[in-house]
Amino acid sequence: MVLALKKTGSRRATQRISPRKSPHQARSRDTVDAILRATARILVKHGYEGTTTNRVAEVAGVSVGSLYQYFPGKEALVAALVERHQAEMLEALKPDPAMLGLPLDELVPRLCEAMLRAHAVNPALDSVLYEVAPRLGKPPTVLRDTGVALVKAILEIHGPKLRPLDPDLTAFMVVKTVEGLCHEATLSRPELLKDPRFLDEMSELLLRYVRPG
Amino acid sequence: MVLALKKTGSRRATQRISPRKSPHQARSRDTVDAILRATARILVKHGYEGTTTNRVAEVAGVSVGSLYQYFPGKEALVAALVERHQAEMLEALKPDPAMLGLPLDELVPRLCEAMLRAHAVNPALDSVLYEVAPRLGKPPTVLRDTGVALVKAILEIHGPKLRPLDPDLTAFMVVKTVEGLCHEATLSRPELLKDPRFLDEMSELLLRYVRPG
Amino acid sequence: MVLALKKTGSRRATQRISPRKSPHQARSRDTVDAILRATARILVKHGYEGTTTNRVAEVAGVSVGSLYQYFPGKEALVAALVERHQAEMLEALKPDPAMLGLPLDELVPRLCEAMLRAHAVNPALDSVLYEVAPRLGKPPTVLRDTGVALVKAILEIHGPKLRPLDPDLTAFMVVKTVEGLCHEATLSRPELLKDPRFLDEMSELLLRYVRPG
Amino acid sequence: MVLALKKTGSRRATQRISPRKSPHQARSRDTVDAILRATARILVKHGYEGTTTNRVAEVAGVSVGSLYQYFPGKEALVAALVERHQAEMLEALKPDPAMLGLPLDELVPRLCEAMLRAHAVNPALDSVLYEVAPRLGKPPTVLRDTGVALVKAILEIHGPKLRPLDPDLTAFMVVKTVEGLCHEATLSRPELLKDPRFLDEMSELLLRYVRPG
DNA sequence: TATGAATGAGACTTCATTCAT
DNA sequence: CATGAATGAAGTCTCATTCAT
Repeated sequence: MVLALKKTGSRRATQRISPRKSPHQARSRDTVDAILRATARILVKHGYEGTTTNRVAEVAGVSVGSLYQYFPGKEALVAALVERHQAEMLEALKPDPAMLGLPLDELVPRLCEAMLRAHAVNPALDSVLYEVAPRLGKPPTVLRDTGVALVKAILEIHGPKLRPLDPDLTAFMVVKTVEGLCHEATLSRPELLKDPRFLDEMSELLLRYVRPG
Repeated sequence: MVLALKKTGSRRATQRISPRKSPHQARSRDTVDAILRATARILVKHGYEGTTTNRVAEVAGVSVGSLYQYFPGKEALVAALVERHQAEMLEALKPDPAMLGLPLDELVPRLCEAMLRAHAVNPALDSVLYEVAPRLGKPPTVLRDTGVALVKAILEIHGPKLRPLDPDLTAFMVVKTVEGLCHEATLSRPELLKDPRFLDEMSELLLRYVRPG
Repeated sequence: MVLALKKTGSRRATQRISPRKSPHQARSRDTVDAILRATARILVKHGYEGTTTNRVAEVAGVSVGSLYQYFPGKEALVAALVERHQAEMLEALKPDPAMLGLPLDELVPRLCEAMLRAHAVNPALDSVLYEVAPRLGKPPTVLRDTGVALVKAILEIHGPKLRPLDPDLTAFMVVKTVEGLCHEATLSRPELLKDPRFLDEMSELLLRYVRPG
Repeated sequence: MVLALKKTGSRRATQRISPRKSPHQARSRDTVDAILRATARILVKHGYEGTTTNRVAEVAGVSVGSLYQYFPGKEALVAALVERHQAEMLEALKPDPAMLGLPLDELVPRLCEAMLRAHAVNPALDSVLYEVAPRLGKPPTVLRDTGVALVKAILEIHGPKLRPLDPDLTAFMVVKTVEGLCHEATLSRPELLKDPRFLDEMSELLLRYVRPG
């Protein structure tokens, strides 16, 4: 007879995702920093499964204990990295307010370029995080609701000069197209991220999509 | 054939990827089938880490031993599932040769629809496999070189009626755009996969991209 | 800022106590047996804290994995031992039905003797289990409700020849007195368990307690 | 003074038991007090294993460092609590010298009542400490040799009015019976500690045991 | 003296894989 | 071929204790 146990699914069903403490003192901040940096390196090199808390701690030059002082587990660790990485990308994407006044023909390439630049910083890390994010309950994409909202706003501003379109759906299309392309390029042809022809085509794709006619 | 994979940090470093034996007899085929079906279910429910060979065997109703009779290890197991799933999708996408003669305005929607239909079959499984494939050294996307080649062919056939374009790059753009959108939709708004408006927009996006003017 | 986590108290708050599988085959039964035997030895020698699953497995001559195949954790392991040990003691205490017809003056010494004999088998293990049982949610004493019920029945049978008394309370007093004395003796003067004078005094104590006058 | 304890399998083998410094100043006394109070609370709530020095310090509102300023380790901490608790109980039990002159029929109930009162103060703490004491090399019972000696003295004073008995063994029986009953009641029916019927029965049990006839 | 970040040995536990039956 | 008990390397995580500030 086999007593069936409640299966727990993944290794730790009740894994807390949120960090444990926020680092106050400079020492702590350094520790957390080193840990996240190490996580990124290992994640890129060994993938999620190959990323172990011990290895991270070792590479970070701290003890496992310290790691667990700030992160309740592996998931939280990676989640924090995702968070941080996305924040950095968003930072890199923050649109110059002046830019928004530009005609679409100039605005779109600029935004695309920002996007590509953001992805070109660390494509390898990008890939892994993109792959890993869903498991952490995080949407993998950088441009989330904010991005869609921004695009929708732009579409509405330029509405009169565009073909008739549903701003919500179109914004979704635009954002996801860009992100999809960036991601696909990152995965299969990272050199494209810096190739001006790729930028041109992407802009062309989007502009033609919304232009009247 | 036995492939040594790069050490992944997973429990067993040396891993063979190809199935151990081909299921010649009916019973074997059933067993393999049950195992892959179980793998899919568990993968969807618990993710890659939560997928254990023992659990798979249990759900499939066979012993672990039997599982290892057909698959040399966990990776091979999942790889086989990816393989099979992508084959099924490609099957669903196989273009009716007659279709290729259609004008682009009809062809593109048809292809897009096929693509969406293929993704709509089991979006959840799709997501996981997409996430898991890179770790197995497989390209995650369904449309690989074949897809790009097909599109390039189509572009060349219809060349005269299109704006001047680089068939290689454009084929890449087109394929990746479609796949990116499908994937993004699968992940964040699976209901769109069956929404005709999504299909329309996707077609519009692509057609406008290649049409002259 | 310190984010307070739900404190979990002991190391594993949700520790399952019940065994995992029941051993069918002879091989399994031997394994379980060896494990419990080893647990007893280590518990006696190193106490609860010093009892680790690894050490138990090692002493039992099996792998940790096997241990965890049958017991979900340390607590369950010890709980099973408590269970088994108490069952053995109860077995040793099972009163000869004929005995119950004896006059109290003979019955009481016999029961006491059985009790002392039961405790004398492995006083050291007794002590530890007694000490450890409460933590496992088990009542530490061997004679639980059954014992009290038995004594109550005896009291009622012999009622007319006794002083007036409340059978419930008296049964509790009697049982707990005997167990208390056995336990105290086990702890501080185990040699008394085999000393006939101790048996005599215990009988005297109880008989005087219930005799009229 | 530094004592090496037998290796217990706990995290740090070498452990000192005696407090590090005596709290001379008022602030120190308060700190020590807070720490012991916290220890008691946590011990009751989480058991010995769930009692961590960090948690104790936190609850006590001091830093771990401070805790270690006053106690050389976890064992010493708990040992100090046991010590203090037993001292308090002994204090509560200190017999009024006048009382010793009373006839047994009055003396015994008074002593029993004192005993019960002492146990009723904090039965929960009592239980844990009782469980924990052996591990610290302390006898778990409150009434140790002193108690037995006291009872022996009483028995000898009242000797002529009692049945013939061995004062040593009888004193042991009496003390252990009382402690056993108190402990058993604490564990399984704490409400009895305040029930006058329990007191009556306990007195009756003891008096009948020593009275002639 | 107090603080609390850091340490790291070692406990617990899992699960891919093997192999005797 | 199937079975499933057994294995044990390796991962996760804790917590008693120290020590720089």
